[in-house]
Amino acid sequence: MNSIAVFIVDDHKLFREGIKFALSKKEGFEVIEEASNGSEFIEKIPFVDPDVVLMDIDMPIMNGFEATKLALQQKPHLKILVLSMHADQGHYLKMIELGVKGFILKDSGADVLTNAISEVSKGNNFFSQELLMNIILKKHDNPTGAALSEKLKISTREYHVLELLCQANTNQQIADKLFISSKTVEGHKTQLMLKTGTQNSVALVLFAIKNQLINL
Amino acid sequence: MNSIAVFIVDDHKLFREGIKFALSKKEGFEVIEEASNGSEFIEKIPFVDPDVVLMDIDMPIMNGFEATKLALQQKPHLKILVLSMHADQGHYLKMIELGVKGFILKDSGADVLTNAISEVSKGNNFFSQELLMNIILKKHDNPTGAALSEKLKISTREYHVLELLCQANTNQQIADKLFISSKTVEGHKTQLMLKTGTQNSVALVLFAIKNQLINL
DNA sequence: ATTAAACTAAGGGTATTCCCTTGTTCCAAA
DNA sequence: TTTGGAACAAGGGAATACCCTTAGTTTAAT
Repeated sequence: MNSIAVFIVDDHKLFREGIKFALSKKEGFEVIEEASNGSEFIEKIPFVDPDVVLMDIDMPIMNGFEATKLALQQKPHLKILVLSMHADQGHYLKMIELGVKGFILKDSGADVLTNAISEVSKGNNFFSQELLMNIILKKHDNPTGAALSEKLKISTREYHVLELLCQANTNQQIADKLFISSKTVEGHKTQLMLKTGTQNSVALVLFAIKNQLINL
Repeated sequence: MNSIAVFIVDDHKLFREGIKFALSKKEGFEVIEEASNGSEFIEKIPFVDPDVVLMDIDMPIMNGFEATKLALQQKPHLKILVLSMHADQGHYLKMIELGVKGFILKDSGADVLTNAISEVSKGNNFFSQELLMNIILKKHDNPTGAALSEKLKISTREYHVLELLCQANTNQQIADKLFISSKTVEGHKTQLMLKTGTQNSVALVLFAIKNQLINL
């Protein structure tokens, strides 16, 4: 069986050396090319055919996100494994949407690294569960979100109004469904807009969706 | 070493039997109690001390979400492993936030099941990577969405209007940003509402979000 | 029993949205 | 080349939403 051809993209030479060393200790991996930033990677990628690309995110000149986007336009089937740090959580979602095959933490051990490369080269995904959890939960423990969910006390009636609003009902339609005056509905909406700091129905609905106050 | 004590909560007797059978084939698992819905589970849980609870979501009388919430109020350290189907993706996030220790697909094999139970009993999480990915990408395979994107031809200008609307801009604000009259913005919105079959801005925004026409 | 908060409702003024109609421009099919 | 169909633009008028104030009732907590 052939070795897995790896292309390393990272701006830290020492890190690249470390990976090469780790891979050389195991059978079946071969680093066929390196680049120290996204731009260099884009220049080189047309001329090589790696099985897996190890891609750093935070790099000078061109970052991993841009490089990934450009590379996948040229070679949509490129298997890109992102090397991430806890710090760049903000980029994960975008990278997943671009179509990277996985990401692992930079402080992972050699076993995780080789395992991830193997899986990705086989066509599987390899996403650190820890990271996926962070992405999901982070959406909610964000300073605004957490603070809001405690401070933001929405009354039962307000919630029902909000719910119906999020089903695109007009004030009058909401009033009819709750058997109250449309003026009362307006009152509740005004309260909701005050509490959420929004100015109109659309903003209120968007707030409700983003903060998962209602179920779409 | 003691067996892992399992409490099964599922409304389908056959499914419970299947799990019991699968666990009996392996060493180290013992089903100590069962319940056929959330309410029954809540009644029984004060009197038993399972290592892991296998919890279905969709059940009569009281669903898995409510049951989990109530149970964790009483016993916050309860290790709950959710048995989920592809269908109930909407509940995953809420369940994670409640503090369940993992979830696996109901059509998983016996190996996955026992592995998950073992991990959870040890205090680890066990979340199906596939499911986490689905949550993140929200790729609930909406047949409407796919079909619509072909029929629904939204012009460049309309798209920009829609985009700004989905950022809660008023017609006038959109007009200012696109250097056109607010009347023109209204015109584009009217077209959009025609094309999407919606009646007002809120409905239009909801349509755009549900059909992923825009990025939130 | 008193207070505070939520729920209800109304009036009235202003702003915005919605709907219908009228144009112009541009592009592609006949 | 004309012609039909979109995309684009904008006007007037009606409907709706928004904002402010006031105020009675209900409910929960002190």
